[in-house]
Formats: sequence, C-alpha cells, structure tokens
Amino acid sequence: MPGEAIEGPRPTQSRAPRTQTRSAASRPTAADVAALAGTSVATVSLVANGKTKGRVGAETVARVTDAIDSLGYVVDHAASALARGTADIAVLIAPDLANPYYGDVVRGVTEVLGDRLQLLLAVASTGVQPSPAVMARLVGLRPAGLLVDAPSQAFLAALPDGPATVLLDAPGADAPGTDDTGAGGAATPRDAVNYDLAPGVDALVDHLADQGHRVVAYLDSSTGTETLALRRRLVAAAADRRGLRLVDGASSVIEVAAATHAFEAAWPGWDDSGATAVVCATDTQAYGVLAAARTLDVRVPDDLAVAGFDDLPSSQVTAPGLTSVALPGAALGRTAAARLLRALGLDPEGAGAAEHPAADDLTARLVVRPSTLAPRG
Amino acid sequence: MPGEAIEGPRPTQSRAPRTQTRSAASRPTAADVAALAGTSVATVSLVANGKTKGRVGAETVARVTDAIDSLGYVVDHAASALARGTADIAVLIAPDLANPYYGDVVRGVTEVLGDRLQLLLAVASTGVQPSPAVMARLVGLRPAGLLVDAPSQAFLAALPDGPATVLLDAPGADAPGTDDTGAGGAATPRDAVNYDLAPGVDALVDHLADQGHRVVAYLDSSTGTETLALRRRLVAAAADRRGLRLVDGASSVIEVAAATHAFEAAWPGWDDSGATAVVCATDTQAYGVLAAARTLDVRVPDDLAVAGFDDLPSSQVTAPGLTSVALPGAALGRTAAARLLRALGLDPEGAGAAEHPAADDLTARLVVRPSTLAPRG
DNA sequence: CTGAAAGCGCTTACAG
DNA sequence: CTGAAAGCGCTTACAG
Repeated sequence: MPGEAIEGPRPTQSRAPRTQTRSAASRPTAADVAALAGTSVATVSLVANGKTKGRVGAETVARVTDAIDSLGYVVDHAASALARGTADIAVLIAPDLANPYYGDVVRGVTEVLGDRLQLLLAVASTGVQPSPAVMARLVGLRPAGLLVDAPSQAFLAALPDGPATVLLDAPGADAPGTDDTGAGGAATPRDAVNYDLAPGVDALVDHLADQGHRVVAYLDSSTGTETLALRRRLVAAAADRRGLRLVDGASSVIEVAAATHAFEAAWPGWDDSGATAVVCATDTQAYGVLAAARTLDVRVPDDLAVAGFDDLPSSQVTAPGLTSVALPGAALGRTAAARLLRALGLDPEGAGAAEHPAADDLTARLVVRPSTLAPRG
Repeated sequence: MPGEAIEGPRPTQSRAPRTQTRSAASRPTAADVAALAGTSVATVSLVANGKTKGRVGAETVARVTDAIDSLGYVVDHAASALARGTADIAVLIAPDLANPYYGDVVRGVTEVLGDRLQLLLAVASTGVQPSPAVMARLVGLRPAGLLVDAPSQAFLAALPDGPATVLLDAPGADAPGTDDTGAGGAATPRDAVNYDLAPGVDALVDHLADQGHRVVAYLDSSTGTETLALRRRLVAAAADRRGLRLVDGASSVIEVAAATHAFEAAWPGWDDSGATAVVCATDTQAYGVLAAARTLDVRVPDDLAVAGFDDLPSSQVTAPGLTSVALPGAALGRTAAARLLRALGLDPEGAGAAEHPAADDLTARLVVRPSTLAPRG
C-alpha cells in the first residue's frame, strides 16, 4: 500500500527537548549567535550578509562565522524582508507550467540569477493568469523582482506597481503606441523582453507556399495572451503577402486532448474550404491535431500538412516529425533575468551573461520536419 | 528589434512624490487603513484576516472593508509571517520542472490548496535537488509547509526540520525499515505519498514477456532519486519472475538528447546480448531512444520494442505511439496537498477533496501502444 | 466589541 | 571597528 505511512501530522514546531534552553527549541536567531560569539546582533547581521568589508575585524568575523556554523543559523527571510523592505527572491509568473516549453525559460532565468535571487514560480490553475488576490499575496512577499511570462493585456493592466518587473514574451507592452503623449499613468509601458517572431513565421509561411499550399487553416489558442494573438496576426500577414488564404474559426486551450476535439469539430469546414495545411498556435495543440488526424483518417502530410510553434523536445519524435517555429526559451529567460538584475543594481556579469554570449539572440527559427514535407500542385 | 524597450531600472521604492504624505508614497499599511476607517490597527488586522466573528461589530467591519478597498491595502506577508511565525505559503520542491509530468502534480496540488496556501515552486538547475544553501533560504521564508517531490536520499537527510513537510513520490522514506528500534533521530521517517508502482510495472513486464521477448534492456535515469531507482528494481524483480533477462549499463539524465546519446552508445552491446526490448525510466528518455532508433535504422517495434514511464501527453502521438506506465500525477498532488493541510490543522474538505473522489487512487497503470506491439517467438 | 502595547527577528543609520 | 536603539508592518494576548 503506497502512501500509507502513518506518522501523523508533525507540528510545525517540534516539541522542545526538555533538557535544552529556551532558544534552542526553535530556530537559532541572530541573538543566539551574538551571545555565542560575544558580539552584538548588528555585527552578526553584517557578517551573515557578507557586508564586513572595512566594517568588522577579521577576528570578529571568524568568531561570528564559527558561531553561525555551529548553531546552524540562517537569516530569517521574513524578518529580513521586513527590515529591508524587500526579499532576495524573484517570482516568475507563468500561465502554464505543464507546457515543457517553460522548462527552458526557467533554466535560462536560474542560470543568470545564480544565487543572488531565489527564483520562485507561481502558478495559477491551468493556463490562467493569477488572480488579483493571488498577485496581492505574491507582492506581499516583497519579492525584489517579478518576472511575468506571456501575460494577457488584462493581467498587465492589473499588475501592481511595487516590485521591479520584467515582462517576458509580452509583445506590445514595450511599444507604448505611436502617439504616447504621456496621457498619465494609464498604460504604463514596462520593460519587456520579446522574441523576434517574424523570421520564423515568415519562413514557415514561405515554406508552406513553396510546397504548393493555397489555403491554410489556423488552430488558435484560446488563452488570450498577447504573444499567442501575435502569432496568429503574423501568420495572417505572411499568408497575405504570399497570397495564401487563411481560414480559422477554431481554437482550444493548450492541451493535447482539447486540440484534438477542436480539430475534429473544425476539420469538415476546413476540408470544404480546401485547406491543405494547418498551423497550430503551439506544438502541444499540433499533437492534438496529429492524434485527431489518425482517427479521422486524414494522412499527414499527404492530405494535410501540420505545423506548430515552440519546437518542443518531443516534436522530433512525433509521427510524423513536426515542423515547428522554434523559440529560444532559455535565451529569453537569461535576457530577462539579466535585465532584472540590472534594474536592481545587481551586476548580472558573474552568473552566465558572459558564459552565454548568445543570450540575446531571440530570433524564432523554423525547423522543418516531415509533417509538412509533401509537395503538391 | 525585440526586447529593446528602454525604460531603465525602476527602483524598488519609487522616490516619494514630494507633494504626497509620507505613507502614501509606498504601499498602504494597516495604520493607513486604521486612520481612514477610524479604528485601531488591531481591528484592521482582524478584518483583513477574516477573524471578525464575534470580535468586531458589523458596522466596524464595513467601515474597515471600505477603507481597505479604497486604499488597495494588502497585508504585508513579510510582516505577517514574522509576527505569526509562519507564512501562508507552501513551497514545492521538484528536481525537474521541464518534465511536463510535473504539470499534473502541480495542478493536483493547487486544486486542493485552493487559496488557503499560495503554492510556490522552487527549482534548482536541471534535474538537481536544491542545495542546502537554497533550502536554508526557502525555509527562511517561513513557509507553512514544504512539499518535496522525488527527493534523493541525500537530499532527505539534509532536509531541515522546520516546516511541516510532505514527501511525494519518495519510496522508502515512509518505510522506517524493519528493525527500527529507535536508534535516535538518524533517519527521521516522514509523511510520504507514494505511487503504487508494482501493478503497472508487472503489467508492462508481463506484456513484454507475452509478446515473446526474452532479453530486455533498461535505460536508467542518472538523477539518483529514490523513485527512479525503485522503478528499475521493480522491473528487475518482475523480469526475474517471468524468466526474462534484464541487461542494463546505460543511463542518462532526463532529456531527449541525452537519452539519444546513451542509447546510441549502449545499443551495440544490447544488440549483441539479444535484447529485443528496452524499458526506459521515463517517457522523455524513450523519446530519445525513438530518435536514436531512426538514426541507427533500428525499426520500432519490429526490431526493438520501446516502453517508458509517465505516459506524457505527447506519448500518444509519437512514432510509433509509446507504451508507457502511466502515473496519476494529479492524484498524487491532491493527496499530498490534503495531507499537508491536515497536518497544519486546515481542513482540506472544501477545496477539491470532495470533488475528486478518485484523489487517492495512486496506482500506476500500463498503457499499451504500438511501440511494443510486434509479437515474436 | 475595541484599543494600547509588546514582540516577531532582522537591518540600518547613528554614535562612539 | 563595534554596539545601542529605532523601526520595518503585522498579530496576539491582555485589558477594558
């Protein structure tokens, strides 16, 4: 029987062994360290934070350090955050962690953050932005910074003003409109790090046009984030340029099963309008299309070419391998993290900026695989 | 040019506009609310925390609520955590968020946590457990609870004792050995929620044996977590029972590319020993095998049957569809979250426990797909 | 039903 | 180079 360990709830504070002194019962405090080292708590604070340069004698530092080690002292972040007004943490807000794509972004962020800031991820329920109540809670933690990935406009408008904030993959947020004559703090532009999507999208549409497709369907995401809306607009613009007709009317959340259903519902109509290719807002949705195509006996790529966005790791092993617009998620994460550190006056230099010279290539690139390789016309 | 919004660093505390009063410059505090509502901060605290039942008059509650709304007051968590000794957050520690599998677990956890506890995810670098330094930081946040998924033994041993902790997918941690005669606090057993892996593993091995396989290779994970070690042991035991020979010697981190390389290196040897099937510790690694098989011109399933663990959403659309031992991640998350709430004296009842009666079915089940469907012998 | 006050554990000017 | 003290914004007994 799994999960049957009956150990009962363990109270947050373990009962103090009766033989010990009062302060040993809970976590050691700076006062405990000070007592043991024979100094003041102020000095302990200095040492614990490495701010001893020219302020604390080497001998004292050693004594305090020993005391810290022997007591296992760790600075209480709640108290520290309160006293300082800010905590050494960065909160990343992303709509959908189930999407493996975010793994790359997170990796990029942590690489650059190093141990300056502890990264914490906040997730709402599937694909949804955190509610204002949750945001209030998060800001209440007094994080030094906020990283917001793929926000919707509504979410941005409701974003609290407190902590330093860097937006990731938030097209539009960094372009304050053409005639932004400072109409008050209405729509604050914020620091944003975005992909350069056009090259990848153009390459995809060119590729489809070159393969002889004339009518292309689009399976949109229904999550309402700006970056996903932009994908669709760019595909439409490129289709226009190449004289392709774009048909849509279908969308789903970013899940395989949901996309399967959306495609099954849309396919008859698309088929009637002569669509021979479908571009999906995400690879995850493209997987759903592949699954549906099998059921419907639609052959890929012979009857229908399928493409997506994200180039997930598994897209190379789907049947057939999936053509996809690859997004450099790790680069996005690194760039955003560096931006945040800089905004906070912490030099990003040490932790990866140098080691990752390609950190700022945010260009989306097309990866062609068999799912679109069946020339026609 | 993406990401070129030059908005400059925004200091955490914006300089106070000279025309405003002191407290209006930063976030409103309980004192501000109290002043506006004409009450004491104590009352504000009571109202803000919903502890007014029989302690604050309806009229007062209304006045304070109005003041809170009009000021946009939100409780400062740092201060609250300090005063209370604990914060309303739960930290989930997982080795590898890039694995979409964790999306399910996270979803399960948040479903049950509701808004009692804000879930925050802490990630170390790829596939690694957080360092003791990071753990100290996390505990310094004074989270009400810790959820630790797929820990290694070493990590568990170093786990601090502070907050209420529930282990997920940590086999062994809940089974304090047969002769645990209380040899001191050496290896504290903890509350753990585990899968029942055996049914799924047995079904997989039975299936392979029934298909006529006699020699089965195992591509292990190199991450050193207990649960992954257990998978291998269970496969070995089942193989033994069915008279199959298990060959191994290959392992990789949980990434497609790494698994590809590991398989390419191991295949000649495995081929020599007559292996006709390979079981992978994770679906992600199985994807790598599928990719390598193409390169090496090994046909799946005709030359080689391939199976994995996790049954990721994309495993139904791989070429060929992947046979996998499915793990009920959401159920694991829900069960662990409920356990944590109970340990904290918060009743899990409201937020999903009732709506999800299947919450405790933690049985792993085999999903058979074409990657293993080629009878031989 | 309500408020004054102590205290949570730090950090940071400010004096020495 | 070091310490005493104020203060960060809450929460919680404790009096009324």
